[in-house]
Amino acid sequence: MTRSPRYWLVKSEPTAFSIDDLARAPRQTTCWDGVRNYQARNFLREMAIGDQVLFYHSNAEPPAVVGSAEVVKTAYPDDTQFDRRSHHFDPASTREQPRWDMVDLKYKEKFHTALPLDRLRQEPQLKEMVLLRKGSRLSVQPVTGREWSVIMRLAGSGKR
DNA sequence: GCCAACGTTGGC
DNA sequence: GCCAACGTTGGC
Repeated sequence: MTRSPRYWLVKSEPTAFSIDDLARAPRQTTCWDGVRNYQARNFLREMAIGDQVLFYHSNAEPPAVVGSAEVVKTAYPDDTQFDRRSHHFDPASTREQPRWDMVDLKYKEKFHTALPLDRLRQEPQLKEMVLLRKGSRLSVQPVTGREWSVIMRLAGSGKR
């Protein structure tokens, strides 16, 4: 028995990895590495194959939800934590007891029109969104089914 | 277990 | 570049 998909949002700085990078990646798939926050990691661990993911550009002009992706592999150890040369190296992590996980995400779509933060803030139905909460910095966060539908409608997803 | 100091995130 | 908000570290 498979459960119905859940919804999530991940943040990325487009100068580091953008929605276009994902679209151009081999098999349009990437491992989502580098998450180094426990709450965000725990959400990664909750993800199941088929879950739907909003792709958000942070530190961008403007910051915006720009498209969507899908979970194609559930949590497994993030190998950058073992790599001394990586910015994401964690000396406290061991192969036996890895601290940090990643998932694989596959490109679904780039929105015809990106949805900037200030546009999202105008939607009464989105006012509880984790993304829009004051001081919210979580780079992996849950999205409700209702929030997902509102955003898909605003994005004109599936239409031309 | 408290909390000051420090580091990071990310909008502006 | 600024800085508010938040998370982590480490002395006590």
